[in-house]
Amino acid sequence: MELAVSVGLENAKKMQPLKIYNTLTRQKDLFEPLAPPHVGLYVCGPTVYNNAHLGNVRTFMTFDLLFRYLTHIGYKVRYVRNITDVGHLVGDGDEGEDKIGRMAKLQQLEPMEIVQRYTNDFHRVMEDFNILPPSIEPTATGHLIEQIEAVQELIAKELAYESNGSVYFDIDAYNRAGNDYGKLSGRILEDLLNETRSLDGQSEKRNPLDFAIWKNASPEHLMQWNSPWGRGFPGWHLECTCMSAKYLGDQFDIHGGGMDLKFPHHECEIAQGKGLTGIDPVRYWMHTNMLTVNGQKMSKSLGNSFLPAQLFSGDHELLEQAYSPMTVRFFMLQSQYRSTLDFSNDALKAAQKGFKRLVNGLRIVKTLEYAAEEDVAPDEKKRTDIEASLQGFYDGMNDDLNTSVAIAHLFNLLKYVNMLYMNQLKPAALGEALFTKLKTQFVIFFEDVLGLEEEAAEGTAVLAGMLNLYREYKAAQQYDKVDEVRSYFKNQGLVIRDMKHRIDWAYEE
RNA sequence: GGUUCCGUGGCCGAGUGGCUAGGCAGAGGUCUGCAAAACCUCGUACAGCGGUUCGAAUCCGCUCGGAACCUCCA
Repeated sequence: MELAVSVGLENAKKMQPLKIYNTLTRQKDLFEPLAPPHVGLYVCGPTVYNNAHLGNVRTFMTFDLLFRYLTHIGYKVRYVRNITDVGHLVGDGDEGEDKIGRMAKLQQLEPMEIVQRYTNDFHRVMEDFNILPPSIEPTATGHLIEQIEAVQELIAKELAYESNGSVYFDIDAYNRAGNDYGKLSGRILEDLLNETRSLDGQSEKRNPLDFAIWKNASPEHLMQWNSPWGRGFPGWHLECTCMSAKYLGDQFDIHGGGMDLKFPHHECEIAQGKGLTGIDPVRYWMHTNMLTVNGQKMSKSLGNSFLPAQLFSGDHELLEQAYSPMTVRFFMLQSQYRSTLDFSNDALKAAQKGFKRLVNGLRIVKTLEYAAEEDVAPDEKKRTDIEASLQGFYDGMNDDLNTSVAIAHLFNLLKYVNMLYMNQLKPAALGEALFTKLKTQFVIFFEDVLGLEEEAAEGTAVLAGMLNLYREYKAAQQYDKVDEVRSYFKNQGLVIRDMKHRIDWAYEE
């Protein structure tokens, strides 16, 4: 493993710099961290009032990939992903019920039981998809003091005002101070005003666009705390501002989340952060696109969302069969994170087959050994091609995490892995250095960077025994018996590979 | 209505001014007891119309179709 890591880093040093599409500048910007080799990464975590669905998974998988890749190319990443356990409201803006409180009433549980239940579920789902835990996973309720302090500070700076026990962020005041509310999402304040004006009639806000940073709680509201403004609870947008600032500083490198959080959530985070410190809190904003089903956004409210468990069991009207977590991970990785990705049986089935081929490649590559053979000439064309694909993988990743391109190169490498295995290509034709590089990099790309893993077959010792039987029957030309052994493997989703130079088993759907 | 984005071969999905993306499916071949697997070869696709250019899927305009955000969702 030491060798593998050093080969990876050596390669990483040679590569072009990483470019990231920055929502703020609307272009791919060269990634230059504030304090290399350290990188601060914040991602809006789930609101734990319900089971995580597949759309959520795509976002967290994307940032898992970023976390892995940054780490792989030598950065020391502090990855903060919060748990929203209060303040996220249902319905119209600042007037709705707390999502968690609502679910608690519905299920007749303590709000914190809801939080625990769905936090546990979330963690299980993350683990299923091989999504690494973040460095810090703060909760909103664990940072109430920071939030109350932030509210006080914003009031002191006259960027927020109290109204009936609630405190609102004053967008006009913020803009008068030379800021530009709306710059992230490209919203124009006047347009927004024209649309919202008709909505709330009797608002306690000075401006309909002002958003709550602290909310007054009615007596029946389940989650409430003491504050200088009476009993209440924190505003959703402020939570992320406080938690990111606390662990990553007033300004940090990357903030991520789903596209649907761009407005208003992230817009508000910028306003709060800039309001508090005078500097833009985030240098690179990254947004993942939506998962769609038949062209429509997968969402809880549209009722077209999939639960991971349904996928693993195949228990959903739109599914013809079950799909493993790694198949789904691979499926999602085959598209770039800024594209919408349509979820369908056909696409999933195709991904499953491609993934199986790669998994077989992974098994194989680990067993390959170099053998010097004197009469084998170097194959320059193949050498060049392999070098190009090894670099091509990095080039793809460096181009705003273009996993589509990276995986295409992994398939190119797979071809050579299979050729070496089948003895259609001699290791000596590549030379020991390139052979070793291919061998180690393939595993690194697959496991460390893409976060894919083998879903291992059971009882490999038994399988080895069965392969011996196969050999014996075949040598004795007892073809009926040979076929029986084949069936044995087939029943376990495996297939016998009967090659010129060896006999082995492999995964097959 | 405002803002933004998309329309690629049978399907999925990259590419964004000249160079084979890749996967799945399909056809032929090598290998093989027969298969399978693997490898080799094969598809001249870029919504439509017009324009810019030596050259456009890629830039510009229009038309058609679809989506997201603007209201809770990753």
